[in-house]
This record gives sequence, C-alpha cells and structure tokens, in this order.
Amino acid sequence: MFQAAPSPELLTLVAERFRALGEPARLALLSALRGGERTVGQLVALTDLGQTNVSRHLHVLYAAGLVARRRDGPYVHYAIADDRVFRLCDIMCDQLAAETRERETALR
Amino acid sequence: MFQAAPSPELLTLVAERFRALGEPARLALLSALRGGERTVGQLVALTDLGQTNVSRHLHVLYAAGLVARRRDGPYVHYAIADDRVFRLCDIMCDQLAAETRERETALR
DNA sequence: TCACGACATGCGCATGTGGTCATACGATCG
DNA sequence: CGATCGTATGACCACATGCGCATGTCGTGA
Repeated sequence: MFQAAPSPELLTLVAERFRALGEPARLALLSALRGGERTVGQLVALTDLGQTNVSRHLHVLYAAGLVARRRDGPYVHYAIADDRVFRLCDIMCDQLAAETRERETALR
Repeated sequence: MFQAAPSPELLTLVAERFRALGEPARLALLSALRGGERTVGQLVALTDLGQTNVSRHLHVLYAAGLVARRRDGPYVHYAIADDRVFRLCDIMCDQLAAETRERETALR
C-alpha cells in the first residue's frame, strides 16, 4: 500500500481503524486485554471507565476488527483479535521516544 | 509500552497520533508525500482537496509530528518526518488483508 | 512601497463523537 | 414464570471536527 496512489476506499478503511485507536480509553482497554481475554465487568474493574463506556468502546474496537467476542453464559469475553495492534503501538512509542530525544538534544 | 499499565499521559499522546492518521484526507496527503517533499500547491494538485483543507490537514499532521515543514521563499515544503508512518499503514493493510482472507474462507 | 502569489486562519454550518443516565435485552437460577 | 446479574442500547448534552468561503499574513519582485 501507499506505493502507488491508494484508492479512496482503502484510505477510508485504514482511516477507520486508525481512528478506532485514536482514543485513550480504547487504548487502555487494549492494554488491559494484553494479559488475555477479559469480561466486560473485569475491564470495568481494570480501567477507571464506567460500564456503559467500556461496552461502547469495546463495540467500536469490535467493529474495527481489533478485538474478538466470545459469549460464555451471562458473560461476554473480549480478546485481542490480532497481536499486530501492539506492533502499531510500539512503533508509535518509538517515534515518540525518538522525538523526545531530538527535542532534548535541541535544547542543549 | 503496553507491557505494564501505561500512564494516561502516554495513552493520550499515542491516541493523538493515531487520531491524526484517522482521516482519509490526511492519509492521502501522506501518500502523496511518499515521493518526497511537496509544496502545498503541489499537494492541492495531487489530491482532490481544496487549498484550505490541505493547509489544515497538513497543520494537524505537523502538530502530530508526522510531517516536517521547510520554508523556501513563498513556498512551504512538507515532507514525511519519519518513514515509520508507512510501516504503520502497511501493518494496517496486512491486517485488513488477513481479515478479508478469513472472511472469504468463512464464506466458502 | 505596492501589488501579487502562496499559504494560513477566522467564521459558520453540518456532522460526528464521547460521556452519563435510564432502560432494555439476554441468560441463569430458584 | 419471576427475579437477578451481566451486558448492550436509546436519549440527551456538550464538545470536537471537517468543510467551504472569505480574508489575513508573509515573502518576493517591480
């Protein structure tokens, strides 16, 4: 991708997924799912989000294909759909770290 | 990152950058910058965006640290600040492709 | 200094998004 | 069947965001 001119449709699809990652609350949920699948209630306890928000944000992540759902009796378990998400986050953090380093150098 | 519980500040910083990528127009601009630095006018010509939007979106990308600016007389040249952006996009596309494959398999 | 071209920005509108409250749904158990 | 727990959703508000128009700003050259 992005070698030639990508189609508007592809750009939209990619943008939707990036936008799904563009919320601290959703990143917190993904981070909480790093240790394995969790129920909604567990995620409510692990984060400082209300039940409604957890449910909504999980829905967004699910729609974006970033998490998987599994019903288990009255519980719903959510899990990371693809470990690549963390690669994305790591790259972002690398960039952040690199910039911070540059800024420090520039200030000296 | 995301090994332990990330701080809310880090989550916010990362989310801001992802959100900057969460717009087809901005992805189109990044794609247009793949071939090297371009002036605003060139980007207006390369994309189907108006001058106002190109300028605005470039500002967002610049604020997110994704592009660099260089003034050259009356022109302003923008360029990719860090090639890692395309790694991000490639990973997203890989995920999209993987899902599409799965969906095809499931439909058979 | 004035005019012009390139780029940026303020404004208004329409739309999207997150947060909260209340409520509905769905499954389980007595 | 009715009660209860876990989860999802509708309604509403506040706020953010994208777009287009008009205008402002900055650098250049006559």
